[in-house]
Amino acid sequence: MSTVVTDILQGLNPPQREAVETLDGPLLILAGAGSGKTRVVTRRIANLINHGVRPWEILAITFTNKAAGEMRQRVETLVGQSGVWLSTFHSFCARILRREAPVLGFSQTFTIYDEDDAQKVIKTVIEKLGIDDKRMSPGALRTLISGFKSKALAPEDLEIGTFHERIAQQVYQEYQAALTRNQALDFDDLLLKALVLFRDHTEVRERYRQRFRHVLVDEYQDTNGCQYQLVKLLGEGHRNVCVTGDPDQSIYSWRGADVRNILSFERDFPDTKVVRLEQNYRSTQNVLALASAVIKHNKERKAKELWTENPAGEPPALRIVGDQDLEAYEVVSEIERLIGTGRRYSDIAVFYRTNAQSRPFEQSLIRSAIPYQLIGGTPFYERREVKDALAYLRLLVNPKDDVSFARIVNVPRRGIGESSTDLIARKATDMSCSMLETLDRTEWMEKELAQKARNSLYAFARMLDVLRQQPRYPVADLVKRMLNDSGLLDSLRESGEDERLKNIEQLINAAVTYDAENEPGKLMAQGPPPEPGAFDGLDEIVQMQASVSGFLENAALMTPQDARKNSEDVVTLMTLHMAKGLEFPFVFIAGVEEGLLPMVRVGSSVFGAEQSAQDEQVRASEEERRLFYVGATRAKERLFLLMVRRRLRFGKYEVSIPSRFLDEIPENLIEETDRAGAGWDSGNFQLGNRVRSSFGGNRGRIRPGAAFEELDEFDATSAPGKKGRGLAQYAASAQEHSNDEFSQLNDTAFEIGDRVKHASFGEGSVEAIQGLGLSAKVQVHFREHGPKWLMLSIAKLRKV
DNA sequence: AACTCTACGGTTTTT
DNA sequence: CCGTAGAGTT
Repeated sequence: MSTVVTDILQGLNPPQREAVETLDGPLLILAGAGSGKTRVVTRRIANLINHGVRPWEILAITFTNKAAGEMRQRVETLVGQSGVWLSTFHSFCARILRREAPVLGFSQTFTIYDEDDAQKVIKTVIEKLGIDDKRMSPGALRTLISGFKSKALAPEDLEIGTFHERIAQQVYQEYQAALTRNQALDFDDLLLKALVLFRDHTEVRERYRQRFRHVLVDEYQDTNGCQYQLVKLLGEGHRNVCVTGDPDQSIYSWRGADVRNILSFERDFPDTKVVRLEQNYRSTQNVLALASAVIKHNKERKAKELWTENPAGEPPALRIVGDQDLEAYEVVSEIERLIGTGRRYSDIAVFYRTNAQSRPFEQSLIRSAIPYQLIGGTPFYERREVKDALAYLRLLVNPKDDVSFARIVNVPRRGIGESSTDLIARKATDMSCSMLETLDRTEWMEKELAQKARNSLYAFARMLDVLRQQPRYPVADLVKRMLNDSGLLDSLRESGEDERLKNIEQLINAAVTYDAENEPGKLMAQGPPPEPGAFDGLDEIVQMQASVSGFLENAALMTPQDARKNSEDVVTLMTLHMAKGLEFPFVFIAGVEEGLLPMVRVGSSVFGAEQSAQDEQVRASEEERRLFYVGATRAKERLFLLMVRRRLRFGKYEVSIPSRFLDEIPENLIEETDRAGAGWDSGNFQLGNRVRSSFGGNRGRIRPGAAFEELDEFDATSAPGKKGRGLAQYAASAQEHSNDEFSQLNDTAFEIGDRVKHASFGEGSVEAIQGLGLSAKVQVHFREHGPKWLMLSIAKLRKV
């Protein structure tokens, strides 16, 4: 035993050791970036087990399922077994609710609605209430309601002042009623209902308190009001609550997370032991210095200084380039250079603020045959055909699910159009049942439906009935059968949509994998009780997984992170938000520009925030700074920042301004390279303009075709061996933009001050030029009609 | 009922 | 720029 304990403490610094050895009572671990937090948490779990705590008495909450899986593995390596309940808040709550649903008066086969489904419900509610959806969009209302729910506010808890607030309350109320009718829970409900369960049902609460004698929560700085209350409820009896987090890495306030939860932990649990982990083991001194320099500018912050014994390392780099294509090119050349020095693709990650920025990187990587994985974007389970298939399964399990019914009743085409669907919806309301259930009563159908639609609906209902008779396990068999019987597979085959067909194949694979992982016998070996009776039958919760509901639950709660593959040697592309908790030797942060990083907030909050609009602004911009900080501190060896001079946004080039975060980095901490040069500075240029390149200070003209050679030459001088990639690519992109119109544009390359003539406006002079190629615009001041912006590709302007 | 065309608006970030 | 909601067409 003592050797095991020694192992567990081996290589830990004093505070880490203290955290691992503090087994009882409330514990707050303030863990700076890269301070070995995961190590501490896993060792602490192992230590608990070594001290006689039974694995199933430990509940550990992580941010993603993937993180949970990794932690489970590490614990198993340390103590040879697990059985620790490791999952996300959402998965945890979903499982508890599956088991305890009867207590709350809803079905165990409830459906989990994703954002898309929730939005659809909101839409029907808006329609029903006759609200003008121009004034309050479904999206805005959904966000608002989600905000209430994550603070555990019921509709009747809201303080109503304005008209808008009244509407929101009404929609919230109706929305919840609709979810209940559908036997559906949205993401927020998973937390909220679990909270209600524990709050209002003493017996249940006690049962789970006894079961989970130790509670650990990772990334506590990103918990919302509901999660916070859940932790409190579960932990209040034994007070064996350990939370870890870093206020500087709180980046989810926009979805209800409240950093105050971690700041006030000591107050909620008196006698908390606080451990600070401030030695960083991840990054070079240079990386750390840069990150610290920036985060220091946050006012709302507890002072903290991370330090490291790691080497100074190479200086972080700032690369300034012309536009987003060149930005991607710059990253790719650097990647090729790194690979040339023997580094692996998997050592490298590219982070950006918005998913929309990923495209140029993908294109560049593909062109250079560099393997990569894109995390996020439209995940697998949100593809249309996959959602259709899942909707069938959902309807099989839960006949009350009208959202799924409406989604698939006419997919594939069965000749059941909008009018029939509307009629069914009305009938469902009249008969107080679900849409699918209206099909059980044939009288109204005989009377009110055309024969064609009626027969289709009979066939549809019968098909579902047959499927419902099928064994629910293995899930894969049912999935296959469903794909056949529904006609989904045939219709995809016929239409030749290979991509979608592949996705469906992948769905079958997912079901096969699910079956393999949840095989009843194997399942018992994984977690459940060595001692019967120790759990009050809580093992059933785990068993419940081996079902269609379990499969659907996995699908619904799958995070993009979970799909990430560690094993493959590929470059990783993802948003800054998804980067939390990860590390890579080389990190690129793209688009370090005002308006992007930090992101500007456009719309004002819908209501309630008038008096605190400015506070809100400050809070938001500090969160952006934390986001930058999270990104920067992922880098182990070297950090690359990128900014462009002009960026294509909504199909228009916009001049970019350096991010304020760049101003906050002392000059000696960053090595700046300007590949764009003065000629690229204005952003107001046009095919044919004279430009100067920083590639050897050469001059040239932006001209597709002819310009290729000139540009290649420039590039060759600065990047031997990588002939012509940089500016040639620019030229290629310019050509793309100009396309066939080029010959016309080339003749009409205007400069400020040119006199021009327009067919209807007459003569005028060019005052400004913006954009490139087909999106190029000029502002012309006409003698008789004043100033006007004209699209060059449309307006036929002639020089005079 | 299903297909085609156009106008519009969208970009934060995600469980 | 791109996708899609809604209108208009067959």
